[in-house]
Amino acid sequence: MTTGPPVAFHIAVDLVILTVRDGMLAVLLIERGQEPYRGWTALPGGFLRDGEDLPQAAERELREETGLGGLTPYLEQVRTYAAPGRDPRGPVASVVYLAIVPHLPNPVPGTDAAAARWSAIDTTPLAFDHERILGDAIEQARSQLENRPVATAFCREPFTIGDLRAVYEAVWGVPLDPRNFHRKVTSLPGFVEDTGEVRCPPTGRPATLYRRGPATSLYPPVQRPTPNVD
Amino acid sequence: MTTGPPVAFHIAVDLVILTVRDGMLAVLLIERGQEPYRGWTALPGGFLRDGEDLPQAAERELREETGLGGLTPYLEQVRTYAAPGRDPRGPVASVVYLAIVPHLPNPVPGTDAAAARWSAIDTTPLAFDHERILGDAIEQARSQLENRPVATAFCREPFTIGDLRAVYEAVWGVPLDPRNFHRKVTSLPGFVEDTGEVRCPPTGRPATLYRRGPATSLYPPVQRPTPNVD
DNA sequence: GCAAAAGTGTTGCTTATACACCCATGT
DNA sequence: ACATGGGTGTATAAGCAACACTTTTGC
Repeated sequence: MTTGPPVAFHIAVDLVILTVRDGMLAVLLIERGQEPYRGWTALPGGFLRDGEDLPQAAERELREETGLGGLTPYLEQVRTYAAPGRDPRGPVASVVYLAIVPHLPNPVPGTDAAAARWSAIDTTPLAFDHERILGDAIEQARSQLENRPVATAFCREPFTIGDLRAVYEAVWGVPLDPRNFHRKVTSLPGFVEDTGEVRCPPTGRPATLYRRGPATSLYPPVQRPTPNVD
Repeated sequence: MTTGPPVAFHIAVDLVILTVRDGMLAVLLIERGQEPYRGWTALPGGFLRDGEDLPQAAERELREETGLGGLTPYLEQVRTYAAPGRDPRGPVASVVYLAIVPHLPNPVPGTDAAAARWSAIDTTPLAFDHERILGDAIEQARSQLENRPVATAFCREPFTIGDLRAVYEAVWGVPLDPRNFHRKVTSLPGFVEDTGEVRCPPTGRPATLYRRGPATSLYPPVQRPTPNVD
């Protein structure tokens, strides 16, 4: 294979927007309305505009797709893809951002998000190299859950410890002991803050409500059970 | 601030090449021979060429700068920077790769690396936004040391447990207990493999020699001492 | 013998896991 | 009363830090 001189790229900012719905991890996908890959399912995204920085573009896209206002709990760059031929239109590099949002009402019709829908993490074929991108981003999310307080980004404030545990169970796909989980997260400095209020579930004892704490990393980490069993 | 339509970028692949020299973490820096920032110190790198993928370009740059042949122990993408105005030539996105190499003889004269030199991690002013890039990459390296077997990439094979410990101490900047460290890494499945041979240090008992093991992640992690003290 | 680095044993503390048990609500 | 989820106590096991101690070399 021969390689030539420098070449001009367009830069796409693509988003992996994760949430938890019905106790399952879900990702926001769109149906493409134009070529290439018209009619295919794909990750939401768009081109970086003149004068725009990457985080700005990611936030703009996120708002356009979700209608989410105000500040985003979690939005972080994951990785860049630029393999030759990954986009039939020509040289396009894709900078991928991972966003984590609470359970949203529904994709908003009448906006750019009209063709958007929440989808379970399965093996739906995706346009471009988006299947690989999605896989990489989910693995990143699973890993981040251990060391960073991103689980709270899945929850609307205020939330209960049970809500938070449901996030871990959905993203990791494993059941956790409610009692030990409770002790762990409440004793972890800066992870969650007691609001003093309570919420009454349909049945059972009222649960204390918490908000996100100031910590930016979790120490000690919330380890997922036996990741490498032989 | 106003933003315009999509714009064409050139894509630079920049490298943060780390090694340990004289018990200190060191990074390979070059002196720029051309504008912009002529005469400034900068990270090595170059433009992505037509038909080339990002990992290919990163490996090519690494070889050009270090003369390192064969396979690279560690070379991984860190992050992409594309802030407007970060390069006076125009829209340039920089995809940054982190490389970790063993102690190399010297920057090779007569190659692209003629202007290269190993430099301690200090506050030398760097061209473009390379100071920030370097800082991000080093933090990534420090963090990776805990969960991934990257420390072995700093060592020429075969190596002793003392060599490996010196890597951790240099990168983290903290002393570690030799006895506990020894037990920890030798009992960690897949991290290092006994070669059966020994090496005699200038003084002291001969040390068993090891090679890199097959593990791609370390479990349980090698935790650095108290990262967040209050 | 002595210095120096490698490697092992042991102890005491911290942390995790498993699970018994109690609490506070709706029906 | 009882089902349901929230939250605490506790015993056992696993892991880790500190450090005494032994091994094997060069001088």
